[in-house]
Amino acid sequence: MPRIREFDPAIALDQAMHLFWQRGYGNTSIEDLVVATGVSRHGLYDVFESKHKLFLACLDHYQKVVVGADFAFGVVEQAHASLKNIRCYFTAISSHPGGLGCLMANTATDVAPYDKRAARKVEKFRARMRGGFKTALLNAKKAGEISAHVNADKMADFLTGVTQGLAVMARSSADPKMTANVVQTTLACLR
Amino acid sequence: MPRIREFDPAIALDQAMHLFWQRGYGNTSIEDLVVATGVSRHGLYDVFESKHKLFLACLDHYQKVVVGADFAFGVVEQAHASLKNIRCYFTAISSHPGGLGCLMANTATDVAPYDKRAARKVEKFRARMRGGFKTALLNAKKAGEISAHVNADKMADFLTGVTQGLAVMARSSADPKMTANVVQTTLACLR
DNA sequence: ATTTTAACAGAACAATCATTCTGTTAATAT
DNA sequence: ATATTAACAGAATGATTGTTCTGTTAAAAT
Repeated sequence: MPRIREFDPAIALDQAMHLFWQRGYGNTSIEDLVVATGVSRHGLYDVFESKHKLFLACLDHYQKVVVGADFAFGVVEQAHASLKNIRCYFTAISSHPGGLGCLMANTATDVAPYDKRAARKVEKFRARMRGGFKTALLNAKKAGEISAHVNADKMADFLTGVTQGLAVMARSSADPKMTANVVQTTLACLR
Repeated sequence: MPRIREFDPAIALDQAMHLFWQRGYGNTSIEDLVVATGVSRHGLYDVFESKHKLFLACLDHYQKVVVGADFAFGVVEQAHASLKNIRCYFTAISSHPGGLGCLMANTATDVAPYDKRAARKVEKFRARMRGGFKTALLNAKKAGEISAHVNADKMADFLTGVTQGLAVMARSSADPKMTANVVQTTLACLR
């Protein structure tokens, strides 16, 4: 009986995510979201309840489609990933000059301090990265690609930290040469 | 003849800086600044012209009194600084659990993308760090504290990048053990 | 064809934002 | 003592915020 919905919530979520990624939570208004998604204010509230809940949903969506993508961190999370995959990942993230950085890193600095739920998602995101790196590092050790003396846990933490630094640099348009030097030096640590 | 000013602009600037550091530019209102500084709206506008100009002044002030402090990056910028100073710096910034992160790194992610003047200050800040690290690294090489094969430029870029990652971690309350691992692995790169 | 249901467009809402304006107060030069 | 100057406190302003409300429209079940 009811009138059928004219927009696809999944598409709207994806569009909202890109807007939050670009402008940040605080700098994105409902009006901006209405324009970007083509969905009425009421439609957004009907489906996502509030700006805040929509944002949290976007953080999850981001991790699913951006972080997990094969051209991003997904390459490190592939089964049997090893040193090659780690190198591939860092090469990929360092070749986006003038990019948007990482939505999770942006969230870490400007919403996590005031929002426990966002903070928890940031923390889980970091744990995910550490886990992915660790598995790949253990595989690399087994394959003899890196020294047996490398501590996979510590190195995974390190690589995760460097990634967040690179995200800050990408978002604030750091010199690509500097980014390249960070990546190169980081990868040299893995020998 | 005029009535004398009842507040010290230098003190108000310092208080405003701490507020921006804590809450970020967008989450800090004029009303918040009035309360924190004890200065009337009119007084703030009289001296600092606008919220935006006050913020830019705070970025400069931050670099002067926080970054340049002897217990912070100032230790790396001391004359004849070498490996010991670099280690001292990283040890210091990793021992502030639940901190505010770095105002310049926060600015890099949430205001630099929309504000050319802030972006330029972020870029100059990074150049400053790279310069400080480079000089200390060259001194360390001269003293034989690190290998002669270390490329001071690349290593300085790397250390600057890691510092920004640590800032993100500090602001979003990362596990102190993770922070310690990042620092430890970074310093191990200097052998 | 009629009723029912909910999504629609957009006006309305109260709160808050950065900024400006108004009238008052105090310190000095005369 | 009085006139002058500018800083004072806080109200006023217009714009924008997130959210809710109102009436209209369209799809499907009867």
